Amino acid sequence: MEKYRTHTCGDITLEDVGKKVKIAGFVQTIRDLGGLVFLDIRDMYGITQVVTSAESNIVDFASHIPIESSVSVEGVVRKRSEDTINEKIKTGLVEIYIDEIKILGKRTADLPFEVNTDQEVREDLRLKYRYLDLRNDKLKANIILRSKVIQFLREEMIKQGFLEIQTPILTSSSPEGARDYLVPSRLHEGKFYALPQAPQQFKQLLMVSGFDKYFQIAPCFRDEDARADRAPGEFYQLDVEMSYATQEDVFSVIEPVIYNTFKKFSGKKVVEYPFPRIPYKEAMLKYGSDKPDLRNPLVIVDVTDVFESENVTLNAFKGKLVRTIAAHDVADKPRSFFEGMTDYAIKECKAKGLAWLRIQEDRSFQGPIAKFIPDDEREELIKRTNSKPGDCLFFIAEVPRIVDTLSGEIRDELGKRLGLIDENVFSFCWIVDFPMYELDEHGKIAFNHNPFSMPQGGLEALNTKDPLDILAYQYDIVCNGIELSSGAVRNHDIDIMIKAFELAGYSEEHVKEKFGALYTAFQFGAPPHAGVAPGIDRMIMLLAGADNIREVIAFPLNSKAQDLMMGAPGYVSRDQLRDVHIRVEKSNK
RNA sequence: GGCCCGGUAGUUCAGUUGGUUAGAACGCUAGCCUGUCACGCUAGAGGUCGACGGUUCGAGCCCGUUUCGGGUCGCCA
Repeated sequence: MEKYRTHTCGDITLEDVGKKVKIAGFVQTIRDLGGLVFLDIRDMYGITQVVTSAESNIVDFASHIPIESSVSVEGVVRKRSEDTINEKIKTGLVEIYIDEIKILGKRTADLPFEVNTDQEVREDLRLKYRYLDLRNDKLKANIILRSKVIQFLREEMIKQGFLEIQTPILTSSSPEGARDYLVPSRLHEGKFYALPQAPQQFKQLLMVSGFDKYFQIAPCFRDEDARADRAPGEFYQLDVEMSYATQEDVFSVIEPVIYNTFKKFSGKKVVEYPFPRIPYKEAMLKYGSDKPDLRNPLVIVDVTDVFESENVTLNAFKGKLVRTIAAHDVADKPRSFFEGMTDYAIKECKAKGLAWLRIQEDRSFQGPIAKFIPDDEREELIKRTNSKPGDCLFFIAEVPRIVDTLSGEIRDELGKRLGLIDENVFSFCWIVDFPMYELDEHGKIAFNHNPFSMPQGGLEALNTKDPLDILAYQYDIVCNGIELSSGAVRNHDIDIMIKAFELAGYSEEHVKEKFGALYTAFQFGAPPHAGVAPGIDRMIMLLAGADNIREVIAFPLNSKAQDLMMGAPGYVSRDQLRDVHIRVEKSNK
């Protein structure tokens, strides 16, 4: 059979002038000048202009090909004259004079939207016709980037001696964490598989097997609602686990992988590693978040004690935790800026208010609460916030439960409104020393993060300390305010594990029943191990500068976890249901 | 499940205080055009204003219900 093409639409150059070539691709545009017709042919690699004229007998045919049809074009490459060069495309110095043009796949249906423009289109429509949407250069570039990033991640991990091992997709439901996707069993009536939320237990079991350094580009399934940076249904992690590894060992493996990847695939500045390690408690105080955006230079300072002084007569702040954020050189901002911030705090953050003080040239305060603050306390505030005349202090006074996050929201918004965020930087940090436990909504002790994390201080800490004071070897890696991954040194000691679960109100029987494989395996000489699992979709989202995670996934579910193109989820036949012993009852809505 | 925003031509959108036949751009169809490259010019087709109900002499616009989509909170060990 005759070849479809001798060249791609991206690789015809001046050297090909005079040669007979053949290309294939989509007809992107047709410019019909009457006796002269130009077509832009687009494939994966570029665009080539082909041309025919009245001297040939195909002008009418060529000008009536439906755009976005697949065609092949055979012809001779010509050099374009000086004044007809197109510098926008890499084949712009040449064109092909058509000998023969064939329609290989005709477009017979109307296009639901224009595929070759920058115009934004309703997303549900794009998702329904995703294959057409993927013809768009921007989305195509994201998917190519994704492929390259994943390949690079593999290479980096393999270079460091890691082995990629697949773990099961059909596995058992695990009681902690997100909702599972369930798969009914045909052979075992009433029983279900679950899709893994992460290969967590399998990778730990691989450590017990002695596979020292494991990684996987791992699909993970969670039945939770979507967010702009969180795909519903399924997503991918660079899942990593290492034996005989400390927290720092994990960091020193992952830091170069992340750094090299961001360096290679983006033109932005990437902060050098080692990345800052910030204890959870410090992050919550200084940045008001466990995923701080370190591009924002503003920090939150606790000044509760200053306002507790009896010289300060501001009753609204008494009995509250008081935090302040110093913004530099903003005292000359118009009143509307400060009022705008107060509005934001009250309306968007549900704060009681947002006090502010300008520091004037003589170091005196000016603003709604200035009169309550005597000189000594004033100087103390200036000193603690490291501020100077021309700066401005914003105050948040709240109950302990919300003061951190509220201050964090104000910090974020101030950073945005003052233009302090450098969009050309990727700024990473590790958040370390997460608490092992927290109080749940009923005031009971519960695992804060991962029940498999090793508590700092081991069994002794569990036996002697207040559970809420126990820290875990649990860490997150954060980039520009987005959590890329969490990870932990795992608890590989069966006694510590039982005690850890006991504190959270679970019996040994519960551990045995729910985590039977790990429970048993850890009785066979488990090596200490630790791991991490950076989210690949989020990394690519950051690299692509996409504002939504669906923009870096070839065939994403919509925000309601539906595939509008394939019609998933969908109904199945009665026979299929009978096979898996399922009967569907209509819910009374 | 709560809250916020949105749904008008194939697509992206405008639509005044509620008032004649609902507009624009792009796309589509036809015609003209031999150097365009987002070609240009001329003409044309294309609408259940998401759906239902209400208020009104009169509703794209106001009210209620509902549906669909996006965001967000809950949730995501």
